[in-house]
Amino acid sequence: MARKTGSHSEITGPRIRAEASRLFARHGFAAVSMRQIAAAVGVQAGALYLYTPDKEALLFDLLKTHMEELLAAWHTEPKGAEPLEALERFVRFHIGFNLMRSEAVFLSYMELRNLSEANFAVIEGLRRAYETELEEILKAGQAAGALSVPDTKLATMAIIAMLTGVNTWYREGGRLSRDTVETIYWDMVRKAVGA
Amino acid sequence: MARKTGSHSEITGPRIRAEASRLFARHGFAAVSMRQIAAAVGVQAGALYLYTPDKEALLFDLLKTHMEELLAAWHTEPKGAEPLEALERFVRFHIGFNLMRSEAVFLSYMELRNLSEANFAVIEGLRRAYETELEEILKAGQAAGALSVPDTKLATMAIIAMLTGVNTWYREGGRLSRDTVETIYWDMVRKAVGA
DNA sequence: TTGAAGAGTGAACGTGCGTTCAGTTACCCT
DNA sequence: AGGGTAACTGAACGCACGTTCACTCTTCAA
Repeated sequence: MARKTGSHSEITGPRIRAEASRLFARHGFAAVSMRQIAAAVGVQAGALYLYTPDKEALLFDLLKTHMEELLAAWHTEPKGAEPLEALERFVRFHIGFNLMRSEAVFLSYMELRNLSEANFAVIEGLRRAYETELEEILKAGQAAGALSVPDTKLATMAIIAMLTGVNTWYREGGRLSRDTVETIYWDMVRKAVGA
Repeated sequence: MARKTGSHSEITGPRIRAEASRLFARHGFAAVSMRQIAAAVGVQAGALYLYTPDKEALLFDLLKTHMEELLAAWHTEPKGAEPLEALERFVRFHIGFNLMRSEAVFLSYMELRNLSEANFAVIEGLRRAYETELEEILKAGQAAGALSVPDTKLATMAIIAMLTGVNTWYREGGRLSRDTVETIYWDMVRKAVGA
């Protein structure tokens, strides 16, 4: 048999990406075979090559899409007028978005080393662009006297690491609601860099 | 030929672990073959099995040893008498130790999913024991009124994530000395959870 | 001097890998 | 009605994997 009824590329393409993301996040890129991905989608391995030139390109596509969506989502977020408000928005946005996309976030941190040098540079560039968004907030806050940040680069890295860390322990339906977590983290960040 | 002069198990064993650690950290557990490790050591693949029952046991040994050394090193550290001093010691210890062992730290965060369930539980237990060390400091500080920590569990995770994040960007001989980094991070932590 | 034990070799085992491709089917357009 | 094409199959390619094992060489105690 070939081509089951109702099966189209607009369906199979996204499903391949979804299953690949799930499997890569769970077991790691190198530990997941094209045959496993195909089986999860319900096709033969060969069919995957209608949607991706090779395995690495599939990973790259997932990472690139994620980073671009992260940046796009941040840019549509309403900006805070004052430095402290801008920082709070960033903190809440980062925690919220990352919890919504935990699989892709995990991938973006863990599987960079499986990329070719050129592809790595692309993802790295997108990540740096995102980090710069936070650093600009900190710089502006420092300049306005609303924040006390001895080294904005370090503070940027520290805050992002701290916020992203939520993904390692947060479970939906756990002890704390997402909003409570955001509030507690915002409280710590505010105190850490507040004037 | 077999056995070159001056070649002993007391030399080969540690070299295997060292090369495996290096390669696993660089390329990921699943992406490194036993033959690659053997080649780096300068033996044939079969020889590795004189030192480990299988590939996963080799990884488990690396992770377990690292976590045990981390806990042992922390326990020999002089304790601070007061809560704030104890917390400062923890912050500086964590950054310092992790920078000294960046390969093993990387492995301990990235390769847990390649462990069997039983082995995973062991490493997880050790990690939790380490986290508890920090949480106890925070609890004591909160009780003594020296710290203001609304949720000690969250603060524990936030601080550890923030500190461990140093490993992702710190490079020896870079812009900032290790001590400067420790001081800046300690400053942020103190403000974040200080009373 | 000898022989057991230690350390390592090198070939082989079956398996699963990423990828290719000729062939097959189902749908759409005319 | 029927031909073209998009979607997919299933088998095959060569290769690398983890692991085993009979064997060889070296060392050292008795």
